[in-house]
Amino acid sequence: MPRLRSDLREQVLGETRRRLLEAAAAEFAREGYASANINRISLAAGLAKGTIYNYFASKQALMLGLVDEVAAAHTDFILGQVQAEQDPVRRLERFFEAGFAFVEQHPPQARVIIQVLYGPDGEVRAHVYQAYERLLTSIMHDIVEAGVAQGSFRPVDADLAAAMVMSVYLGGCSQLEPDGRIWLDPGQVAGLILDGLRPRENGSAPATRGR
Amino acid sequence: MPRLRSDLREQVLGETRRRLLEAAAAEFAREGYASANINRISLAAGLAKGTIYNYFASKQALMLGLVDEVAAAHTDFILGQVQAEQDPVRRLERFFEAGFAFVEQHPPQARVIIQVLYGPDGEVRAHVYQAYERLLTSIMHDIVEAGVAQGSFRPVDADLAAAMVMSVYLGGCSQLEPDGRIWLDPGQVAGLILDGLRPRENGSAPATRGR
Amino acid sequence: MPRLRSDLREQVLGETRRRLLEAAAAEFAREGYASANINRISLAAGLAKGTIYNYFASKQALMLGLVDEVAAAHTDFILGQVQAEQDPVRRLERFFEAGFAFVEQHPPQARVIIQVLYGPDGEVRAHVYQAYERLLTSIMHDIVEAGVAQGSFRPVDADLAAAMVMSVYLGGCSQLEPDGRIWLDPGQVAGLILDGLRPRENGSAPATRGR
Amino acid sequence: MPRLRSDLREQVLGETRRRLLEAAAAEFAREGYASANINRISLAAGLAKGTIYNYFASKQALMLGLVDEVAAAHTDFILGQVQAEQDPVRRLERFFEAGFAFVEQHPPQARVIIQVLYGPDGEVRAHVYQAYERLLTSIMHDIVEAGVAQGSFRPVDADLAAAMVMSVYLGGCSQLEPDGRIWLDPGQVAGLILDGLRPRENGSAPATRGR
DNA sequence: CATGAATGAGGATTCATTCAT
DNA sequence: TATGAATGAATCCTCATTCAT
Repeated sequence: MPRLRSDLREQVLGETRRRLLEAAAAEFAREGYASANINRISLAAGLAKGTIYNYFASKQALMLGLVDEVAAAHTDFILGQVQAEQDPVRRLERFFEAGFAFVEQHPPQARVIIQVLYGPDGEVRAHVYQAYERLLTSIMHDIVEAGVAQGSFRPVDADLAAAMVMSVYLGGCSQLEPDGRIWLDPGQVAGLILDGLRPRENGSAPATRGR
Repeated sequence: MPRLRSDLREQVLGETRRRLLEAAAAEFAREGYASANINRISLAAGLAKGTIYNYFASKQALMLGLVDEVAAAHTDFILGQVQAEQDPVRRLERFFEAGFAFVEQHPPQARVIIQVLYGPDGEVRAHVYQAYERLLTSIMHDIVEAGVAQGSFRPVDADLAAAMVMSVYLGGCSQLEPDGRIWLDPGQVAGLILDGLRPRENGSAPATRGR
Repeated sequence: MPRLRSDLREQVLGETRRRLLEAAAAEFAREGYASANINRISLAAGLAKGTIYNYFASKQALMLGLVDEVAAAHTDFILGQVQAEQDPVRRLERFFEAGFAFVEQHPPQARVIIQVLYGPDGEVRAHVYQAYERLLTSIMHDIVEAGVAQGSFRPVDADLAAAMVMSVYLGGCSQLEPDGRIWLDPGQVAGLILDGLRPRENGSAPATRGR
Repeated sequence: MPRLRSDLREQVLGETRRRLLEAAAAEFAREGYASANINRISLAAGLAKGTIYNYFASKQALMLGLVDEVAAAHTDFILGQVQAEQDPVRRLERFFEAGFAFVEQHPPQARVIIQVLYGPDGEVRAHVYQAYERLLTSIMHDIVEAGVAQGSFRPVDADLAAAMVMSVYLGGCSQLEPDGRIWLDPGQVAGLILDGLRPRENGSAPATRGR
């Protein structure tokens, strides 16, 4: 029979878990999964080394927990802004704006996701794919297909276009400077995706715009 | 006192070094740098554990040597084909064609480069940047700036456009299936980069083409 | 301030203690002392990890408590049946019958005793010797010496004979199948102890008898 | 290409392996398998802690290797002496003489075997059974059945009798004092097995004899 | 140059025990 | 008394690197 009121108790536990995930993100980002040190993570979270195993069954489980947490927050943040717009073109612009903003606000978390995506561990990578499925699906439906349907976009292959959008986004994210800034302008990136490299035949559409 | 005529000797040594780099590529690709095992590499190359240290001073030196070798071959292969074309648009298409072809012919080597690029080790990553500088510079000058100069491309920011091209290329490479195939069509990818998502106002420019 | 009437209180406490010892027997039997896990024991007893320390000061104290409990029950059970007989020969037979029966009714407890007896921990083993002293003494006096005194047995060394009887008994117990059965027939075992391998010169004494 | 002559090389390797097994026997005997410390074993063998893994893949593999080695030497030693006799009665006596002698000459090895036999690890125990199958079979055939065939023994169940002989032997071995002595007289033990507790009806057969 | 035995630092994980609630 | 989060010592095992042959 717990002596703490159960909501207070859960709050304390959740806080500890949150600190562990925060410390894990920093460590994984700095060292990569294989070189990350469980002991350093615990200490950085202000806990003894064994405590982490009260919350996560193993180093890999910790990584998966972190991936799930980040993917959910990341997806919520981006989709919240994307779906606030109606126009697919504006949605694409908001995707890059929100996406880059999230990365600039959570550099270690972003680095971890990118490392895993391009890293050697297929099991963890599959987990990331699954965790981001909601985001990818939304890009495909709410941006690409919606844009094609209303004539804002050419009748492109939705899979291909979504993959390219994600590639460009991830490429931009991976340009994260050590100070946590991204040097790409989301408006410019969106502009290139929208208009490509070739000039309008009537020359009217600007490809880049200032921030 | 060498017992072999020195050119033959060098040939034998070079062959051993080549076998080591081949085995290292496979191991690094499968396990990632941190989890790669020097002993397994030696054995896969048909040599004993210690021999590797006659060719490379350390695990990291082996990785750097591999990166240099791959980057040189990669750059040579792509630029050889790109520069065989004159038209910037056609060059961009050849860039994706040659780039994906190289990856399909050398999957482990490609995986290693990508892992390092998105991995946590800044020192090795800087080495990769340097090793690929020639390729990036050529994309910027021989494709983007050339295209802008002759009016095939809009007056885009060359840095930004080159970064996007590389991002899309790397994104495509990272879709390397376990069987070593890439499911993206280089022509389609190039088409999207060239024409973007928005329709031509006169509707004349095709966005995708078959292989 | 006890909230329960003290006899009821003791009953509850005793019940908890009993459940802990039961769970401990199962865990020690399955894993051995060193690999036994206090947490698993608590959980199997339906309690939280810390509770066990309200009843036993340490893992070793738990083991010693278990040994004491088992030895007392074991001794009581065997001696109760042995001493119900008067004839030393019949007493020896009852010893094996009762002994094997106890083991078949309490397999984990038996396994724990045997593991400790043949295990590396001298301190715990000494405790077992002491806890079974009453049984060994009784075998020596009530069976061997009694048998010698009345001429049923040859004038053997009582220490030696008692040790042999115990060895054969423990050897039989250690043949405990995973399903908790013993495949030795107590009558046969007793027969061999009584008559040895060599034939009676007049051939009259049967060495084995059915159950 | 090894520079040592291969027989010398093998001799050195074998010596190291032998030292490791010797140290492992001492550690396992003193601490039991679960509490044995791989590091202490290496140090006791005069080697660094990692070296043990050049010879044995794991702690369990080390234990199994030790069991195999001991079982082979143990069996060879006992059977060499048993089979030097022709008379089954004398063979039984030699069995106990040689068996106890082996244990007194190799106390740690004997303790390890006994601990495993009565310990909780079924996998290792099965290995011991297998490693001693040759000895048990020989007891059954060369002693019990041979004795029954020529009339020296009563027509007992050979399985049962062999199991009893082994039980008594193991029981005796487990009486190994800390100083490595066994306090049971092999002649007395053999005598009891041969003649049992009951007197000869003609009183002629002595049950015990001095050493 | 090739070999592979030896080294020992490093790291994930386990778990008995404590103690605040 | 019951709880279970926190602790940190202990341990098996890995592996890059060295070096005598």
